[in-house]
Amino acid sequence: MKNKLVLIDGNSIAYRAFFALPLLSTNKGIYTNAVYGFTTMLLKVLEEEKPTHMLVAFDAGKTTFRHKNYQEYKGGRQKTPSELSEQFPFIRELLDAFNIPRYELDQYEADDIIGTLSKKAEEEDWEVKVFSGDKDLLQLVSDHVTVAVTKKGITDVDTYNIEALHEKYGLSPDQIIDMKALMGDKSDNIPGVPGVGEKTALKLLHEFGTVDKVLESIDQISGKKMKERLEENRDQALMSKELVTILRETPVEISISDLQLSEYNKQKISDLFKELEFKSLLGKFSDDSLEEQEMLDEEMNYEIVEEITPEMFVSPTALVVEVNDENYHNAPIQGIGFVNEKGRFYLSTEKALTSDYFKQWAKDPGQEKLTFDAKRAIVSLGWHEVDLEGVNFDLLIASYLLNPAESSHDVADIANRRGYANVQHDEVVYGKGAKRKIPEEDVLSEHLIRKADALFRLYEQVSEELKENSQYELFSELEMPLSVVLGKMERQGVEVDVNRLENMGKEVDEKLQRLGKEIHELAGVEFNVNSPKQLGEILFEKLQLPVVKKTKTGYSTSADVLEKLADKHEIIPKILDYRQLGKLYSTYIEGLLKVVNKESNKIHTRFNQAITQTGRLSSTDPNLQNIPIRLEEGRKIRQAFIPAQDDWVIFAADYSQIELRVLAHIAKDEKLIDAFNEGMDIHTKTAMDVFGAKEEEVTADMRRHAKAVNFGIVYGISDYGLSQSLGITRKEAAAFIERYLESFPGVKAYMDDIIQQAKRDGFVTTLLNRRRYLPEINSRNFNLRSFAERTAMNTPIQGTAADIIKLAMVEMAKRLESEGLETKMLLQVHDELIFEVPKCEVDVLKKIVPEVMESALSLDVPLRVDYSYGSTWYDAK
DNA sequence: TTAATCACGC
DNA sequence: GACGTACGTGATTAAC
Repeated sequence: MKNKLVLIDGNSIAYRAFFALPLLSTNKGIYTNAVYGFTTMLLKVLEEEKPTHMLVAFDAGKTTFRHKNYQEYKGGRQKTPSELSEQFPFIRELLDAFNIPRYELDQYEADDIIGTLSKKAEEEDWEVKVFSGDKDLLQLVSDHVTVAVTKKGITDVDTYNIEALHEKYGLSPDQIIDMKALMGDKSDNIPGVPGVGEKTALKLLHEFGTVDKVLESIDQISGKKMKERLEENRDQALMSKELVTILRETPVEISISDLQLSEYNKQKISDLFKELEFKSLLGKFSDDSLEEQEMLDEEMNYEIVEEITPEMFVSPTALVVEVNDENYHNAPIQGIGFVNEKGRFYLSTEKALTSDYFKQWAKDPGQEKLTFDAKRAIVSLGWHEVDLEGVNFDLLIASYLLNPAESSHDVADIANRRGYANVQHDEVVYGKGAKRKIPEEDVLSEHLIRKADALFRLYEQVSEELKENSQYELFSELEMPLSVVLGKMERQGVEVDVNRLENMGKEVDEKLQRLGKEIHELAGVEFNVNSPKQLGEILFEKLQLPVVKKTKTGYSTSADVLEKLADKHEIIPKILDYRQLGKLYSTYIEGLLKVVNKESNKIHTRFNQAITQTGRLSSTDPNLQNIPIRLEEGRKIRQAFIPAQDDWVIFAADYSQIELRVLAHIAKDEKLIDAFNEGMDIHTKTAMDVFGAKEEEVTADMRRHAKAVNFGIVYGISDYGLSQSLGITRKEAAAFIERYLESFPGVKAYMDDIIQQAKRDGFVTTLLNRRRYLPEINSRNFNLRSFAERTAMNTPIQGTAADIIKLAMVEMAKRLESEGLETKMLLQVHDELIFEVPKCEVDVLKKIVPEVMESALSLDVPLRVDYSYGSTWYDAK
């Protein structure tokens, strides 16, 4: 078989890829677009060309032999953007993983290396193919050498052999040099002959053949101007010819036989693809290697415990309590695995739950436990009356703190990212969706053991990572204790007055039926009001109402659109009512009734501690953080939330303006700080400053605008967002924001500063070092960049507020305990805490709740807490 | 099963 | 000037 050599101009292809693709980056902020483009091109070449030999040539250093004769060579060229140069090490790593030879040579360019090696190869009668983004390389074309030049993007190429070259330019390969010499090359700062472009160069060469011949025959050339130019630039043209001539005899130290391709290192490739988050390539390229990894290379011995003995338990122990249901409340425990210095052990649930040794060990705070999702283990064991204490490491929380944007916090993913590949994904073991099932015990036990083993082997490394980020304190002093507190709140649950909810349901349902009928009558046809599609057709086609906004799939029928049409047709208000009631019924009445525990009449939500990008909690199954409050009809739902015992009350305490206070502190804005220290109404104060009015001159409307701007600052909305919420134009909204920032120079300085910081570090932090990476902050895409900038401004504010209430919760739990109170903390809703309280403890709570919450963290402004209580959540207002 | 739309809270 | 606009959870419909 004939040998086939592929030669790639590495720099040129990398440049191409960089400029052809959007500036991609990993969620840690490593730029990857050039590597990605390079990789796709490489894969395509390997597949389509099937070379036996291959080399990627790179330019070496700044100076080349060409600079000796012509110092301005490549002068005036823009410096390689750092976003690109950062990627070269990854490209080299990539090539090494593929075992593709790469080469650079001091004083020479990639072109010359390619020129030399292609010559050697054709002398041996090999077939050679060259890839570059640069047409200069066309001079290498011969019987044996074809050259592919990127056309558009990276994988789209024009391929030239002698015929194709002749067809395109009517030139031989050597004449390409002459053409370049006449034309010059702006990007390499090669002068050529001024006024001669491609057209003229081709005309001259077709007539005379070479630069030298052209210069010899100047008198035969038509056009006075052209003659003059050639005459004047004679030397320059000759020098240019020298510069563009690719050397075919450079002192390369490798021979073409060294370029033979060999097996590539699948493990390295897949590791690298993972690091660079090339998910599509990972799947396309190495699904078998992924399988292999899931098949796990290492044997893992473990003991299926028949009889539990105290010697099995030493500190620390990695513990896996497997609850296969997503919702761990009252769900069966599948099995228990643990790994420590004594060995690897699997316990059946029954054995564990009936063993005094196990229970004693579990509740001993001195026995350290390492877990993944501690709260899940604590709560599910709790439901079986087993206390779990001494959990001081949670891989889930650690991974979340290291990077909340990580798409998966599965043990296998976290472990794989750290080079530990001996654990399978839960999804692989259990299946997903309808196919989800519990495997045979041997498969199950091994999986648990492997997870525990991963935990045991990784916890020190991950703790170290937290320390490097100065996040260890946040982890061990705040989030770990918090997960215990949250576990207690979840298990405690909130009692629901089921009768009341059912009665409300009946009422709402009747109203809904009535409204539905009226809507159908007004429309003249029965249709599904809940279907945006059908509703759109009725409103905008049948009833011919003006179309305000469209969505991807049709007419928009959202509330803000309908409100604009409210006085156009009497059907509209009814639809809005219908929507509101429908939401109430399905989500808050039926939805809540569905999740009430029939025996206890309690609802047990789950607080997700590792999901939001800002550090807030979220709540699911059900979401108790979005129970209606704004509209009276919805607010009544809160009447169904009651204390679990007679003579108890619901006690609610909320931070007043916590985000704006945090802003005042972080931005060190004197005016804002003063306003809070003086206890002013912050929206009125904002209005005074923004509108330059006195306190008594501030109208309700001015205050409303100021409030919206404050809201925007806190949530990081755009001028567009503000314009929507105030019903003004975007320009007006932008002017508003502008005036706000002029009024609060400290805030302005903070906003500018934090964006710079984010650009520099790639992330922003809260006061307690919670971190959020913003890879898109340097994006060339306006939207992505703007979004990242708003996030940079907003996350430290919202995240610090989240830090503060979390601190308060941990402290509050301690305080309730130390004061020996019966009071139970039930819920957290971002800036408020809900308790159930025996009436006799209300007076104490009135004192300690504000005290604890207000002193959670000391800022340059006071924190203020309002509270109230009543017989239901509704009445705690 | 998944995507799109809508609505609720902070 | 771009273009789609805080974060989450959940219900419903309509496509596959």
